[in-house]
Amino acid sequence: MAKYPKIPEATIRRLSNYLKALLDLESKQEKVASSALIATICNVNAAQVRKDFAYFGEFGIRGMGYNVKELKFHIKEILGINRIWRIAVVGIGNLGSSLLMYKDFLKQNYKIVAAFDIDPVKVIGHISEQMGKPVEILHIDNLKEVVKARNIEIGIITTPPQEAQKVANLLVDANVKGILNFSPSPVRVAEHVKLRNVFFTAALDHLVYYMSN
Amino acid sequence: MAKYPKIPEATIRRLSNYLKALLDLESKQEKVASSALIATICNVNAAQVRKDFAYFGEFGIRGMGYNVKELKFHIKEILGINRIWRIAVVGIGNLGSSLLMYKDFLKQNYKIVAAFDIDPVKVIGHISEQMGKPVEILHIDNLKEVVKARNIEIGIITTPPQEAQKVANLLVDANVKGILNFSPSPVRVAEHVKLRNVFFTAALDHLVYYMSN
DNA sequence: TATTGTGAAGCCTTTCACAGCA
DNA sequence: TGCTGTGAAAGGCTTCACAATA
Repeated sequence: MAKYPKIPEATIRRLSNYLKALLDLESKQEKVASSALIATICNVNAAQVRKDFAYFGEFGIRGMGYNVKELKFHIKEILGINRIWRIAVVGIGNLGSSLLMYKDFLKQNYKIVAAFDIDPVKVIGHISEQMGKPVEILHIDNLKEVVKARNIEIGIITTPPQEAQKVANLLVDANVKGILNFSPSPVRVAEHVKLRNVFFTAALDHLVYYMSN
Repeated sequence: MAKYPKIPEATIRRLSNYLKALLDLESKQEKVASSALIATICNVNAAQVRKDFAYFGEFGIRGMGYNVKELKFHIKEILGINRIWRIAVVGIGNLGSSLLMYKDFLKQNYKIVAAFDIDPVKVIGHISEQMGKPVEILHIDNLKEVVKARNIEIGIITTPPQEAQKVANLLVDANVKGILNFSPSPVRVAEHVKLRNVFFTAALDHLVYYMSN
């Protein structure tokens, strides 16, 4: 815990972007990347890129740049995704089921190991019609025991807004350590649980503001 | 254009959150909200909330707080979502089809008026099995003409990563004014088109960092 | 030579604290 | 009285510019 000195929150956000850029460069067989290249891809200043890395160590080679694979490794380590995180998704509607199928999670060490709904039977119909079931859909009444049995640390909420807070409470009660709320209604939880309310429309709002102004 | 003085980017991000908080308060029949209440819901400082609004005008009543409906109206106006924005979604896989069904978009004046895929026939099967088709799925070859015919200003990319840049180019060529890229591969476009690369895993990365440190 | 790592400057953002006002 | 609106102070982040070095 508190492995690093105080890091700007903005730096953490950018690290996640740098990682995406590196994965992309890697898929294009690039071995080395300069701070200038990374900066261009991520729309930031090159000095910013170097400074962000410098909080955590010296990862580059002067005159050369950064080794893509190595840097990727370091960033994953910094973010804490150098190990698998076990996740439960609650609310298997459209968004929930698309998360269950989302390939990119596993690539980044996020593993969905349980899925819950109020009406698993109805839901199983949809999913298996669509593409075979990736994980069994369980009734939400079993949440607490399954979270414990499967060592789940993160809960993702994809229910309708009216249910979001209730589900958040259930997840806290089941001792998850972090919650990602994708429902459009912000939830609140006790201090010791990390929380992110993620609004789908936020990116559109942002885009539209800059399109209008 | 440039209706307002220079506004911090962070303010714009928060406005979008405030709006969500207000919609939530409204759905709970709250008529008035203080900066302190909004601050609590959105996890920011109350002075910050007031200052954010103050960039755009005086929306509150001293001693009282803010009228929820009125403030909601003002924020929508500031963000530019006081009118309908017509959107095309390209790539109707799991994520794409869940966006097509997403109720919250319409609530915030975002209207998906076209959907494109490389294989519309296959896709139509899925969607209509699932819940009737909300918009017709068209072949991507028709993108340019349909964007024009339907006055589409925004394109959302939900293709696999390998196709993302190609689709971005198509959208730019079709004269959309803004692009939201939900694919995990960052794309680049000409300056005059507004762009946001939105990574699904970013929120998880962020959450996990704070769970680990 | 090319590019990193970094002190220092400058800028921007947040927070404080209180005047202003319903 | 209670809460907004805001100038000023504090704090934090970004950018510059260049020394360090592969």
